[in-house]
Amino acid sequence: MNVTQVLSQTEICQSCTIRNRAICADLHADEIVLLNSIGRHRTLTAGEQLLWEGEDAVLVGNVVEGLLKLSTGTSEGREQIVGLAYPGDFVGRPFGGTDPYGVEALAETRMCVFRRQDFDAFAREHPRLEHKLLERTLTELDRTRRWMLLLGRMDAEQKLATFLLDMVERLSGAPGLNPELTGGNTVPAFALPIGRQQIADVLGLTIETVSRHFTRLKKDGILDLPSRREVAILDRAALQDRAG
Amino acid sequence: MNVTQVLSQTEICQSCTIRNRAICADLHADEIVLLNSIGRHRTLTAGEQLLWEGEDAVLVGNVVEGLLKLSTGTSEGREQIVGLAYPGDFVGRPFGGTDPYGVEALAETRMCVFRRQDFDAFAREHPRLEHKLLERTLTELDRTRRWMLLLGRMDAEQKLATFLLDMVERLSGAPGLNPELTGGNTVPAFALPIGRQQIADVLGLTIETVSRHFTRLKKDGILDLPSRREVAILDRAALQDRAG
DNA sequence: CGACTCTTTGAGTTGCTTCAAAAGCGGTGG
DNA sequence: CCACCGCTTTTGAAGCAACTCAAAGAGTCG
Repeated sequence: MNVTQVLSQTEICQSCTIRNRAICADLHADEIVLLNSIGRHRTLTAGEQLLWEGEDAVLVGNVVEGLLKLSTGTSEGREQIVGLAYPGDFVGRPFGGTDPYGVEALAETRMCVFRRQDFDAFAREHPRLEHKLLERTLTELDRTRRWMLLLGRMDAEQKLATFLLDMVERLSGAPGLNPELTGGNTVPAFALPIGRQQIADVLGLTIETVSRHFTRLKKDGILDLPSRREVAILDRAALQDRAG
Repeated sequence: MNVTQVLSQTEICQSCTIRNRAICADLHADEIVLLNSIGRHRTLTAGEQLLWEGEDAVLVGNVVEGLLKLSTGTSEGREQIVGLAYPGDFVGRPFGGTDPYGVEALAETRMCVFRRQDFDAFAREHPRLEHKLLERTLTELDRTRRWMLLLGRMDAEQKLATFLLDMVERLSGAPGLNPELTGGNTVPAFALPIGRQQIADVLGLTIETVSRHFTRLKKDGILDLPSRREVAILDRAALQDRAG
């Protein structure tokens, strides 16, 4: 490996859009170079599957841009989305034998992936990285447990309202998005990254129920739905009320 | 600190019943001594609350013996149990500001607790501990996400059947319990550590629905219910079928 | 302009919840 | 030992939210 390569590899991470939000945030320059040498970039097309539930865990990685869904299903074929991975999020199962759920791209997604073995070895030698990963995993566990309250104890309207508020919050953290998404009582129209069926799969509902409640929230003047893939929040306070 | 103290402190952990299952498992003798010096033992009575949702995270710890519930509730007062902590499990929120859910003892519970600040500092200096905690957190996240499938996509019978099978598996990992709990197609009567209402709060159901399905499974010859707090599985295969 | 997919709307059914009351169990004291 | 009390669990009846099944409407793409 010559110096030019090293520099250019460093550059790749330095200019990375998620450099400060992903688990690599606290690494030193020399560590970044090392990590870069075991990783590679990969682009998934919408609908492409990255990991399969129950298969050997061979890959882990960071989402750079795009959106992934993590999901499992019952034997009868009902699907439950157990998480969405936005830019900066880590996916895959380090230190484990098999991937516990499937991972599929919902939109064209750029990633930074590692062979799991390589990543595990690197992580064990770099406590700063393990620490970041631990913090991220703890946060994700908290978020997942909060979602259990939604799945177990909320009615359809509360679920949908909570989902929309959560999505706005998540999207406004992403780069290049309107910071107005967080301000006042109305939120300008933004693009929903997923369709009705997948919203249903996140909320543990059917597509019909999701659709009916979208319609109701629109009729009640809380939402506007300029197109199927766009939502505007006309009255955030009212939506928060509906979220319970 | 004199040698006698050190030895006796080491002894405490060495004889600990969860020594090989908790996050301290991989620590060296000298690390154990240090960890011991910042921890203390505490016994909770049944019903006693250890942590409150939304409060400053001041404590973390390991369950040595007993059972804790982790739970949140909606503003309307509906409760959702988001996890149960058995012996060997870690509870509390390291590296974070506030406890994301309440923690309460369901039975008399012995714990080994640490001030969160002390624990955080210790963990950062001992990567082996952080690694164990990371592995445990990853496993817990997997378990929690599998539970989302239950909450979002299963009907009441599937939920109860899955719960019972899961509980038998968890209990049989605990010390001093009949190893027969894992063997064949029938499982001898064992004590349910929680009542019907709490089972309902785990499964996202009402107590009446839980009770009805217990009765149905008994009528169908799959379970026996010698008393309210005891269950025997007469036909594990059938129960697994019902779990979906 | 059709063919396809996704979404919305409608009608009817079901399973879980709610509300109410009875039954079971454990503990305490007469 | 039994009677009584409080608490948990079971059972019953009625209501309703979400589901299923079915079809029409909207949007997208060749």
